[in-house]
Amino acid sequence: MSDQNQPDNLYAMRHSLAHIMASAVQHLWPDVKLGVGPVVENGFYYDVDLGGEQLSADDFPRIEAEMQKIIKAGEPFERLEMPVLDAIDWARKYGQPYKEELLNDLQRAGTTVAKDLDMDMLGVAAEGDSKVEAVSFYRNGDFTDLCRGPHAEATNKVGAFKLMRVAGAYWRGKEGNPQMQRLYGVAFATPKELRQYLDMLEEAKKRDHRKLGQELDLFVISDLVGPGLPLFTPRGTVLRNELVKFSEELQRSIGYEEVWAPHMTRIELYKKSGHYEKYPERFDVSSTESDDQFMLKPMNCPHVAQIFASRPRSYRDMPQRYMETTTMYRDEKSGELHGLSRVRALTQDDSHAFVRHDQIEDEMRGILSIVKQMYLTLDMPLSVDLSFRDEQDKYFGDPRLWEEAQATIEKVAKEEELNYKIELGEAAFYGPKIDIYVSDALGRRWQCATVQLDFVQPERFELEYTDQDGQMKRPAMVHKAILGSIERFLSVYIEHTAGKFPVWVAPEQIRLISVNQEEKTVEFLNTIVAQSRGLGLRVGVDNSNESVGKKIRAAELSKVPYTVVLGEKEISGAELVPRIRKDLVVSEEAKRYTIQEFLKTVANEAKSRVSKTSL
RNA sequence: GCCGACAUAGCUCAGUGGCUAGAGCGGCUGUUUUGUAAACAGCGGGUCGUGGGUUCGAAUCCCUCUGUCGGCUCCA
Repeated sequence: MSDQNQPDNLYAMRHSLAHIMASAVQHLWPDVKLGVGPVVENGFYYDVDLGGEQLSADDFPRIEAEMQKIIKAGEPFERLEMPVLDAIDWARKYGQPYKEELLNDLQRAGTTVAKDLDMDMLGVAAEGDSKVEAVSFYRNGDFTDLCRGPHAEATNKVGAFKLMRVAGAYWRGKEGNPQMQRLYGVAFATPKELRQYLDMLEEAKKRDHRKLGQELDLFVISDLVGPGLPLFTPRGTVLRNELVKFSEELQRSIGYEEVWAPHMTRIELYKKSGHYEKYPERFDVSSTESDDQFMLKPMNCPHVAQIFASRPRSYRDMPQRYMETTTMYRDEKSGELHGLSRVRALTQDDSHAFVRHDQIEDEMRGILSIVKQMYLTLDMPLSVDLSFRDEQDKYFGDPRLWEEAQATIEKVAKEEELNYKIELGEAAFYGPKIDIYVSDALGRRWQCATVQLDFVQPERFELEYTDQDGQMKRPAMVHKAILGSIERFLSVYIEHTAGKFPVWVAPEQIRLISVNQEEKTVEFLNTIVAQSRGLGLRVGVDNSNESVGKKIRAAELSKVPYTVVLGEKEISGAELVPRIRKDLVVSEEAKRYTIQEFLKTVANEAKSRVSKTSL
């Protein structure tokens, strides 16, 4: 998606580079058929059709060299306008069928098929203008392209760029269309910014959760079990469980109660909820003894709705707040799967509250406050989109109800001092929602938490309660997830921390290293291990027959927060200086501890979930 | 699902038509009894992802399938 928020000059630079790249490709492959070449986040791309010839990264130096030539030439970008019909002739004459198609659409409908990326490339005078008579072109040197602009003044005013990759892309994003090759470049105003961006990518590669998951022994994906179905090792399971435990504690603190539903259901549930037909990712259970057809649950709401519906509810019973951390199954297309971030079995810290309309505000406030607590603890800044309806009539339910709900949501967001912006038209058809984004240590934004108001499912399942006046009323449903998919969140969190987890989540909090393997040393270590476990600490022991140096190194590589070497001195009661992982900022001069003091301090630190260290 | 690349030991990788497929790390065994980022020696460990083909001969070339990676598309 093109980013219209970037500064105009940078936008123009990137846009100009797209033209320069297309021009370079045309110099090298004169028969190239050009598609579109918009600006994207951090750079630009151009879709090209080389009639069967495949580009690869090996071609980049050539293309880049040609681009540099054009840049050096300092060709001015000239804007020209011509009538649509002349433009169509032009496209035909120069053998540019894709451009011709765009122009024909423009002429006929005044727009191309609604994709932002198409819009960028067109000489559309005004969006929604149903009668386009003239279109604009930009020309630099021997290259002319249909384009709305804007552009840099000349080809030598385009900052720093680098070609990154080439990938297949369907013409106009439609599967049935011919596949073109999309050449991607990144570009920044200065070489320094480009360098910083490339460094960030490098750092991201080092932190890739798939790599760290392997190195730190957190999860595995087995071909026999299947793609998209990660298995969690003991270490990885600690991470999951600690995060989930915290999420559940927070939810309990605002009145949520745990419920449980089996992982499969008769498909009738989803026929009634209206999801069945619209949900191609479902996993059907193909053979069962009974005549019933079953499927694995792809979500939880229809299930818990049955709990609500199981008995008459009074206005006094409201809200009913159900939470469950449970796994659901979605048959993602094979090309979509990616480490932990896109899987087929995903576990959500899900909850559903059935609320009276006058309770929406309190519920939202409670949820937003625990979301804030969660991400404050995890040391990740939040930003929030309030996804509201626009004027279209695709939305379900009474517009007045929506208006009230949206006003409530915004009020709460303000009171909770959230950094929010309103996105009109982004609401789900069933209700407005709050999309919560977290930023990681590399400045990347991820959507994890979400709060959604739902007016539809209570309707579908005919949920109701008896109000004060004896009338039956329909509740609203509030869906929320704090971490979202635990698997996906872990992918973000592993990369955010680079595997250096704070003590409360660390799979191994303390590594004990023996100086030697003499009997009394081993005995001493065993005593300390027992004491640590008594305090609820997760300790690892290394009394292998290796040098202390090597054992220290192993502990460092596994990113254990605290490492303690135990030998003669400690046995005879000496204080110890724990080795503290470097990212854990030590507030004062490293204190000396007796072993017992040290263990207690770490146990308290874990309990209070501090992100740095209290040593 | 589509386009492209890739798949060699637990891990990281070398080997691109010619003897019995290699290295480092990890593992195991022994020597050593170690004090804050790698002691020394030895030993195991691979149907070169799967199935087929070409060839006197295939890890190496071709095809199929599976999986992985980068994108596209999708994420109600």
